[in-house]
Amino acid sequence: MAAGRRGSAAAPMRQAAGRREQAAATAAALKAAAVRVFDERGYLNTKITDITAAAGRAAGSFYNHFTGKQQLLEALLADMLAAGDARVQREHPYDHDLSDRAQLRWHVAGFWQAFRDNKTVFVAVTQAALVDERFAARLPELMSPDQAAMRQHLEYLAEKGVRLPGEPAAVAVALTGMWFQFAYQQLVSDFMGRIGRLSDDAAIDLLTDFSLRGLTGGNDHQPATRPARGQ
Amino acid sequence: MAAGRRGSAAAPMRQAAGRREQAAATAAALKAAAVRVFDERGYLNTKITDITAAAGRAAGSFYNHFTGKQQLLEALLADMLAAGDARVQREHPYDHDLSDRAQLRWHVAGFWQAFRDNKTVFVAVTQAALVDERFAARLPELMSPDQAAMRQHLEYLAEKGVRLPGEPAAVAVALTGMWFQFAYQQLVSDFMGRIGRLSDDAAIDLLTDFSLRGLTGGNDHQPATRPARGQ
DNA sequence: GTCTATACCGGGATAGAC
DNA sequence: GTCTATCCCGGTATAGAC
Repeated sequence: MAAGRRGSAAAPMRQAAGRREQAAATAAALKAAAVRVFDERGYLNTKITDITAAAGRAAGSFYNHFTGKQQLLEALLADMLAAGDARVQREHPYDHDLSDRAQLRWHVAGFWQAFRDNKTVFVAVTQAALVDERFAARLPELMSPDQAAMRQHLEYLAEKGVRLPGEPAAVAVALTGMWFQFAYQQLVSDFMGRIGRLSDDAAIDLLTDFSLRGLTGGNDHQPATRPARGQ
Repeated sequence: MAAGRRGSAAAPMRQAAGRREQAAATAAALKAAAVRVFDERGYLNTKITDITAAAGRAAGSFYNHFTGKQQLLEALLADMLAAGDARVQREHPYDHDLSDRAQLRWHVAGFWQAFRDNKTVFVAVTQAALVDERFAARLPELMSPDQAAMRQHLEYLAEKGVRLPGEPAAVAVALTGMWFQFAYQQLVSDFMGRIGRLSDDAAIDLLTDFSLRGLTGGNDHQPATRPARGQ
């Protein structure tokens, strides 16, 4: 508590590192701390000082790395999108027929996992968009890759003769909307949660079956209630 | 700009009214102004002074009627819920079988209309919940009447032998989630909107057909693509 | 009850020593 | 690059005249 030497207690190992690594390390520490704090309090309720405190740095230090809270969030968003792209490149090799339950389930499961992994950033960006034009403008970037891909798959289905409940683009919105909202309610929101909270597998199965029926009318394949866990 | 007589320009007719009516009138004016301003800027970006300015009243006057922004919002919410209850009492007489397309569509249409009528308050409450514990706690009240009713109807379906894609409670969450998200994207959000923006009728039809298929598997009734406008 | 004027405070952002 | 200390602004909420 005495006003003696300070600054080294938080991170002794920083002593030896060069300025460059120092900066990178602090920036990373701030980002990591921000994720933690956003998760607890929510983006909008978080003050700059909450972040620096959680990172064990001084308040003023923040501005050596970011111009403000939103810029930090943009950095987090960029990281997330980069990781997401990499994942798709890696694991999205085969052609799609969403009227096939296994393939549809693979899609749903991928979405679910991505949402779960990134929910803090996801929610923070959503919150930021409510207040900040700039983020509102960037939201499509977040959603539309999914939605655009989905639309293409649906157009393919339509060509194949499946009678969708509406235009592919609109159906894509309804479909991804349901997924998103369901994931949000299951994984994020506390309220209304205790009724109907499911395991990940059960949730994915429900979305898969619901989606399959909605898209195909349920006539094209086996009844949706089969176990089908091994896909 | 001169410091002459003021206060009467905004509402000359107020002169004659008693204190009581005065107060009621001002409170109402503030609420109405708030709705307008929330709609433009969003709840979170709105300052008390924005509301008073829009209502043509002085800033300090606000606190004669409300303790703060949230209390005003609570008043709006109460009004809305009261109106909603009245509507259900009035128009919800007959028994439900959601596997019947006409009845299902009636439900969807009712939801859609309620959302459209109240979207400003709806969105404001959602925003408030992000920042304010108190509102987060009240959100279930907003959603759960729909969801609880829906769950009952689904349980009824299940008893009737319809094979739902999951537990009634969970399916209710997915279903109302899809409706809500779709309505939000169609009626509120600007981004991602230009693709797939539909007329009200088309949107309701899409949700109806998607829901019907999802619930029943599409086997219990006529193909979903029929016009069926007259319900 | 409504108005104007202002006290007050949280918190973002900067200055300058180390 | 990091720290402490501080400035300063926007905005809420109150005081007090009419």
